Amino acid sequence: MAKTSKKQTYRIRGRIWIESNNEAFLGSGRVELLEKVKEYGSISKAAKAMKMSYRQAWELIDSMNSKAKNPLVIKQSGGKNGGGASITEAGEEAISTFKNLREEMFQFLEMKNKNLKV
Amino acid sequence: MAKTSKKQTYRIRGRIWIESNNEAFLGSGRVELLEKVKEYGSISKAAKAMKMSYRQAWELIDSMNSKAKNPLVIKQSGGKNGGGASITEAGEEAISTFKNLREEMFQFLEMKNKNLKV
DNA sequence: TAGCGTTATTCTTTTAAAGGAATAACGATG
DNA sequence: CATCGTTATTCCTTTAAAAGAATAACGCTA
Repeated sequence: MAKTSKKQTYRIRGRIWIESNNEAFLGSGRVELLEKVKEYGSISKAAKAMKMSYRQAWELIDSMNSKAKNPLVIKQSGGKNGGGASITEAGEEAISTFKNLREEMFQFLEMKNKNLKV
Repeated sequence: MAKTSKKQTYRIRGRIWIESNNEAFLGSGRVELLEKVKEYGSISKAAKAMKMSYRQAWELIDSMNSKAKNPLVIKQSGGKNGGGASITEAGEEAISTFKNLREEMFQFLEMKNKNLKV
């Protein structure tokens, strides 16, 4: 069999996140979770929508709340409909801050990809 | 005990890498490994210097070589001093391409960190 | 005060990644 | 042709992360 040449496609990729005291604070997954909590008003439903265990979702939110100056998510256990969760103003700001940042990174990567040598 | 307020330091962090056909090709660890191979002329010594198992180092180099247009590392098993490994011109270029890219990302992050809101 | 669906928490199991050990293969060299 | 230190490869163990199960706690509501 003859040696075949394969055309390879090279691409620069990147990931960005925000730390608080050198620990994970905000990343893509966490921000997506915040958006789902906003959409559903519930941690358990948000977790289900992301095919994530409730425990992990709870832990992520607990981590974010403890690291933010003000909580990003307000939770209520018990009460009407069993309770629920909602996003604070600080939570809204966290979402937009991170998404803007990520978008700028994508633009940076796109530019660098254009003149990537191998 | 009174409630104490903790001053938190927030920081944007990022990571960058190059893929070939959507698979890892070049990242910080791989490039550092290339540099060590260049320095020591040996995969096993490079691995030891990075406190990495020889197997992992070998696999990383095998992966890079198979994904690059031309091999980044030339290996010889057996022979003088048992053999060894060295960096090709393509390997040198891969190192500098990636390190330049990463440096530009750091500058990007530094700029974004300066006007980071929370 | 029983029922509901949520949040909150612990424990166990499962799965995946990393690490380590062992050994074969290699080729120049004396 | 035995020795050497490397590359090459397989197998097993260990470790860490993720997943899942189970249950308590909560507070409104009827």
